[in-house]
Amino acid sequence: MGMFAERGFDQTTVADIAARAGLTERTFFRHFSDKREVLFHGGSHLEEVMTAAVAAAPPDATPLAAVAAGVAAVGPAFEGGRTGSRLRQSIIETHPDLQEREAAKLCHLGLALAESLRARGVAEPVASLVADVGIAVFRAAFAQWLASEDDDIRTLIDQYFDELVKVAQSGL
Amino acid sequence: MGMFAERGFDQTTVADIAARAGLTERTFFRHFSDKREVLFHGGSHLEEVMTAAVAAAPPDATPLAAVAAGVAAVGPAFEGGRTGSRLRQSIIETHPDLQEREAAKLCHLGLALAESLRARGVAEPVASLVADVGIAVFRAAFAQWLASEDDDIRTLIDQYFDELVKVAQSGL
DNA sequence: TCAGGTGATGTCAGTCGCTGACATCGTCGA
DNA sequence: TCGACGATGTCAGCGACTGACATCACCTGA
Repeated sequence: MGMFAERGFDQTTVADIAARAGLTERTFFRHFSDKREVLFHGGSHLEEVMTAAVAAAPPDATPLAAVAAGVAAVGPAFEGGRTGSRLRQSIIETHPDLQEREAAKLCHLGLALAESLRARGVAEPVASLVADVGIAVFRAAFAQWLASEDDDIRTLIDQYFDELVKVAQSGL
Repeated sequence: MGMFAERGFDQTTVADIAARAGLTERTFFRHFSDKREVLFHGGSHLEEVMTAAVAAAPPDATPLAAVAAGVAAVGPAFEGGRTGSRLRQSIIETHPDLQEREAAKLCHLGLALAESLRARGVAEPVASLVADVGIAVFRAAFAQWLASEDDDIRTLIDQYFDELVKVAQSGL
């Protein structure tokens, strides 16, 4: 991440990264499927936390409540690391390929959430719809959390879910 | 698309495509920024239609209603071409890189919708949230439209918006 | 009619991401 | 002590993508 920040993403070759890590280029690709993937390690952790929390929600929780519980569960993963997240995000914003990867990751996260909802007995299309709503809330809350100085991400998530319910109730 | 379907995406080199089109590889890259981009031409058209429809919604329409109008406006773009869309989608599903590009395109579409909402005076975070909800509905409706034989995409979109409002009203 | 500008295409060489195949080496258990 | 095994190194190669320059068709204005 340091090299990416200093010299830019495509000014930093895989050979550079490998050299800095004291490895071979070939070995790099045995640890990361992709050059971009360096910035997206830990995404799977997020997914596990979310899906586990959805599964752990009380059986009588509505689909929306279950997803809200899932999304809110990622809070601890971000506590304190705001500057790190900001650096990472600023790098991502410099390069379309990285934004693309991020979009793909979030999309994948949405699919996983939908699967967790289906496991709870939620039928399609509600499962996919509600899952994607959860992702939308997460994105908006995460963005605000990055931009602010002392907002709590957990609070933001709850707040944005409320906001969305309110908008929906004001109707079409 | 024919070559992709027959031989697979990465068994088809850019040189192959260029040769089939009677062009040079270099010229290919002057028309398409990417090898993948071949399959995503027309995405900008979708974006224009949606954002225009959001802008054209009555001033007193709620944010959700404006987005619903925007998403519903893409209906005509798909009328009749179900087999073409299916072929395209089946190719995309064979390759992660293509799925990634699709996710990125939808993400971009969401940003554009949010911008249109902001132009209507909708504040953040509601603009982004509602825009992403619109994308979620579009994705679910499009998937169902592809899978079904004679569903109308416009009807599906309206129906899924209703579904989502209902879910939201059942609450957290 | 011709000089010059402009835009699309061709040509060439090069970089870099990424992969497959094979060799090497350290570790650990039989 | 030997052999299996996993992680790493080495090497060669493909293919996506880019920059620089040449070419050519077409159009325009003197």
